[in-house]
Amino acid sequence: MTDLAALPGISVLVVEDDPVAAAAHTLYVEREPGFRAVGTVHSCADALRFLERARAAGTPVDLTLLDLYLPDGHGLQLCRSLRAAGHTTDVIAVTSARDLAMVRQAVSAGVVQYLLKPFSAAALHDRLERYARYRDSLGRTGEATGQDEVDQAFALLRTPERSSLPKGLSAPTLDAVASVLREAATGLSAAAAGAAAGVSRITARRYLEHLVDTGRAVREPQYGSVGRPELCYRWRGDAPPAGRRGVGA
Amino acid sequence: MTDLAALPGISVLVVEDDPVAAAAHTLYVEREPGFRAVGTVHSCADALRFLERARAAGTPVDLTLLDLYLPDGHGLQLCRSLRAAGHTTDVIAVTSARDLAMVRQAVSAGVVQYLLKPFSAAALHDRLERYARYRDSLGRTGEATGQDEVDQAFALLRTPERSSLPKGLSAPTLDAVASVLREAATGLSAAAAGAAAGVSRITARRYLEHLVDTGRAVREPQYGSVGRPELCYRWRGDAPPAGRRGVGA
DNA sequence: CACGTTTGCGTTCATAGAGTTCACGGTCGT
DNA sequence: ACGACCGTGAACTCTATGAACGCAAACGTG
Repeated sequence: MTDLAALPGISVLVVEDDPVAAAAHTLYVEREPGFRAVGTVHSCADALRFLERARAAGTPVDLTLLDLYLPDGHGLQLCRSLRAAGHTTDVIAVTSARDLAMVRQAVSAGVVQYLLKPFSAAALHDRLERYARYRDSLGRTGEATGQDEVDQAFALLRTPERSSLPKGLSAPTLDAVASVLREAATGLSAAAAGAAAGVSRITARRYLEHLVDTGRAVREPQYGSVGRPELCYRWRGDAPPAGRRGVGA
Repeated sequence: MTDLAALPGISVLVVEDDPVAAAAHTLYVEREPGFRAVGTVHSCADALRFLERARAAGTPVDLTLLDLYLPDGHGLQLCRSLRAAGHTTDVIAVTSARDLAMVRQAVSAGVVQYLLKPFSAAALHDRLERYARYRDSLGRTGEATGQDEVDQAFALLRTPERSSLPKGLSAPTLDAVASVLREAATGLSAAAAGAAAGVSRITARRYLEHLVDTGRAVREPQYGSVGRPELCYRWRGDAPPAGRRGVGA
């Protein structure tokens, strides 16, 4: 029989308020071998309904990509509700909340991963691949031979990513620059960003360009004064780097 | 500043059916510096009652050592119930169930660790120490500068086997390097640490990296001068995460 | 409308420290 | 006493950074 449960792959539900982001996440999941995006919903209520229906149909959702800020409630509250309802879906929290207290609450609510928006496709790929391996390590045998095996599975779930940056760039500096840029709501020139982050204008520009390349920042010239226009870099809260170009002024 | 971090220790509730095991677990916890065993109960109902009362008293339980086989219900069911009730206790499952499906259910119910009985005192010690460091890493600052910080916290929670040092490292040298680093409030480069500890830069770096991996030290780049930035290692306990350097340019 | 002025971008290059590889010496087990 | 192994350090390669410099782009003036 060819019901959904028999289909190979890990079934994923995407819960995301913003339609653009939702589509992007779904696309990322679909592109991942061994994963199937079985649904995309935009609210807590819909998510719970979807999970209920899936379970009733005998095809429970394996993994949920859960945005924490939803129109009809908080994602962690949804998480608690579905635990209470006995759902066994694993949850990857996807949010722009950098509050560490939120991270702790997420852990205690039982999320297996916590991904900060905006994230690269590679970052999600890494999480999904790890999750797949976790599933694999637990799925093949019925009995654990020892603590080591259990530990191994847990480690798979939570070992950090191998973020491979382009040559010449380092993770701490990128964090510093990105953080400075995030703070400055009005936008920053390369020189100003450099001064704020404690690096030279050249280095700052390097990382700012990288942020633009990966879609995490935008760059627009600042006219008005004499001389070559100053480039103003601005943090971009969300919206993945899907082809968005050409608008001049 | 969260007052949770300011509390004298991490409060632990032991939920264990067997009185002998319960006493042993409680003893282990008490023996662990920085932890307080605040209660020992023997059933789901009592556990829930205890957590309710603790929360009402303004002293919520931080961590629960939870046996899964209890006289009046299953531990995971209790786990789900307390999630539904909004408790933020973290849970370490303690059970003799070697069933891998059970492990998966435990993960989806939101346990942070899964410890197979019987376990050694060292095994529990390792888990508790990691948990303490996890709390510390999340309690100190209000905002994460990047995904790395979140990942680090998750890794602390779930990476096993810190008991034995990695190959190529020796305890005396580690002690020497750690003590040198602890002395230097302002932070040390690998070369400086090596000189102070009487070992080569390479060896010093090896141990410093290990300290960073296990969360006992942080490293941050020093910008300002030409050439590759110098990495500055600091003992955990100070060092604001935002890279703020006055001496630039 | 053209040319000079002004300002900051973008690139090239030297540099200094990071990170890696490999060979040595000591120790432990057989 | 011999061999294997483990921790250490030296030499080397690579990488991330800032300084210098030329150039591009807009404004101001004739």
